[in-house]
Amino acid sequence: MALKRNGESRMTIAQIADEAGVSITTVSKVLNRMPGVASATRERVEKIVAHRQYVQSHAARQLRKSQSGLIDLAIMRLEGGYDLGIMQGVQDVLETTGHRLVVFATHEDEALEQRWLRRILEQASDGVLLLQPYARTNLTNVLVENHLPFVAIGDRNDQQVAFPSIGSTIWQGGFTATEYLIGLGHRRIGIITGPLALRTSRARLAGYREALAAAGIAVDEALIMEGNYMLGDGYQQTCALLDLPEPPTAIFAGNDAQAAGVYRALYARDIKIPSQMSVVGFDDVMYSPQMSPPLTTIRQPLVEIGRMAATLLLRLIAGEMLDMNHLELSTSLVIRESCAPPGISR
Amino acid sequence: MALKRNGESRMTIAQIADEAGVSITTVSKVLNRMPGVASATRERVEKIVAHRQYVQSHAARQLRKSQSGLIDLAIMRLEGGYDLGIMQGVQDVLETTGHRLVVFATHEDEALEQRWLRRILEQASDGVLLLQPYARTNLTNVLVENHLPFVAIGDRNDQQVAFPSIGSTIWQGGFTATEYLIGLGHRRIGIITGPLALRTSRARLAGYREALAAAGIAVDEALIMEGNYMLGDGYQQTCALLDLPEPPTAIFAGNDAQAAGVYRALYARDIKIPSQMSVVGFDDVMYSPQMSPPLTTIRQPLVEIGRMAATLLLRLIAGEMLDMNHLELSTSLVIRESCAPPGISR
DNA sequence: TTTTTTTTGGCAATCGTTTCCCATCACGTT
DNA sequence: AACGTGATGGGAAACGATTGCCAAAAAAAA
Repeated sequence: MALKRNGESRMTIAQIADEAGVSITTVSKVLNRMPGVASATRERVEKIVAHRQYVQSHAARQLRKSQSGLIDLAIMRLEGGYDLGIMQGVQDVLETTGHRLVVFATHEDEALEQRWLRRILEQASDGVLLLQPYARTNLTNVLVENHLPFVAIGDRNDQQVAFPSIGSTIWQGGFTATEYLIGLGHRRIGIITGPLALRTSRARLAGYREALAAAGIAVDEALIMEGNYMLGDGYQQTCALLDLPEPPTAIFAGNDAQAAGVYRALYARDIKIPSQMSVVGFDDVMYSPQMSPPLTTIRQPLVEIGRMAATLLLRLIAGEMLDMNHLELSTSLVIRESCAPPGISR
Repeated sequence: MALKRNGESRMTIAQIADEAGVSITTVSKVLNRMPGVASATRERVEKIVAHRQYVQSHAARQLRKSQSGLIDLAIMRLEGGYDLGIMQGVQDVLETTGHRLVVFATHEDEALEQRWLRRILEQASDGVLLLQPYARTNLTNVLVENHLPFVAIGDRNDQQVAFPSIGSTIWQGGFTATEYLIGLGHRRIGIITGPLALRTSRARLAGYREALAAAGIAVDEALIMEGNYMLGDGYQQTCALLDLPEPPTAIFAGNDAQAAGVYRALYARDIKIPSQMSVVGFDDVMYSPQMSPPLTTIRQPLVEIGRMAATLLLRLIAGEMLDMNHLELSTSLVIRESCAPPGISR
């Protein structure tokens, strides 16, 4: 406890009451801006509170009100980009309400996750934000059972379920990226998807196909490569694409990490971006603008998603009933310098 | 509160006591593993506790014991790399003790910072971790005044002060980087420092000078550029270096972000790394291995620093007196692919 | 058997608030 | 003059644990 170690131990509401010559009740009313106190009295108390730098005991208040003021965020691991943007958004709105954000990385470790769960159950949490791409039905079930409000962030595989979640328009992103490349004049566009077991990976691919179809371009299945959203996959699959009899003039990477892999492969083969090869990423994480050249990518509005998630959670906590339980924010194309018309080297 | 919304409201120690046919006191003793309970009784109570899935009220316990189980971490902003590694380390050790980590980004905003401070004072915090490169004497003063244990992470400008802090051997890093380049055969090595107002920027530079001196190479002041630890500076100063009558064959960037700027400039001018120019960074953040080519850099043991900071803080909280108040972990050279002997284009 | 010591176990106060409910008091009404 | 009413203020019981201290019982010592 903050002031406990101080010489004279923590100041209490009773001391304020004494000094103001009123009862504890009255001070409490003033502190909580409740009616039933004459404005003169109110002011007097407020003055003393300010002057004495009194701070409430969170614990005591919490004990009575059954609220902790804490929101727990479970992420998979502390990586760059994705998580960060969301955390930022969450914090933005929590800041305004006075809640504190508790962060925990589960590392996909079942045991860790259980310990975490137990802890937020026994220590108090007002609500939980789940940033776990992979479905964790066990986890969500426990939360539901304990009536602990939560909202899931990101695109999960278990979409049909009955809890609130937030994602973004992945399909649209896939479509837009491809459409953009086509608009630039590309006809042979390679794509390195994420694991196709994931709904969201398939969504990107579907968008890609649709855009091609809309432009009347036949899909060449040889140009479709599956990755695992990691740099290494981007590298390898790019090599594979380059080794094709008729290689693409542009590559659409399933996420920015894979795009970095694409960059690496191209760099290794001395192929210039964007003059000899265009590259589009997905996510728009922190470091995308820092790449050389800056990566053109499909932006997921991470911060916005975080904000929305927090807002929803707060409403849930307030006891509001939400009328929808899945929300999608729209992706957008961020044009930087990794794309150009094909041709120069073609 | 977690279980509050549950049908039957939260289970209390009293109910356990009832069911076990013992007093509240006894149950409490069992829960806290205190002596004075026969082992038979102890077991019986434990069984009931387990069976009923009883969880303690954190608030009540906290009210009595004056502990919150919360550690607050103040960072500047949620960026990639630096912060993340440290958070990871902190969490590693907190996980073992059952503390929860509360994160807050101050964004260098004075008002935000004040609100945060007020909040951790009024709501309880067991201790604070400060990840704020710039000295915030006001902040540290308040913490000291309130006897709230804290440790500062990273290299601050106000080193002579009387609170525990953790950093890394910056000077050594500057020396090692330069020495490495010299070993590779470079004689003209450019350096893009951070703001020289910062002690740590000067430390890097001093290391650079020392290594040059040790190798008997005269320092050419024209090769020393000052940046602001941001990508743009890396870009601009690299251009300046390249425009020198006799440009360097290697560049030592003050941090990895600046190194990314160096990459950008070289990419723009079509200068190949590492064959035509070697680059060394500093920090080894998340995305350094993802660059093309992967960046050779001086590694700050971020995770380790975080661990150490948390450990220290925990000891402080336990009331231990620390015998030292500044600790430095050693930096190390991480060799990747951005350096090569000079000459090819020379 | 009596006395002393050690083990067990429980009473009740306490932590610092919030909140239900009752007591006053000053006024305007009838 | 008696009464109803609204505005203020306070008394005291929670909230759910921890803990100092004492009592009873059991074990050991005399």
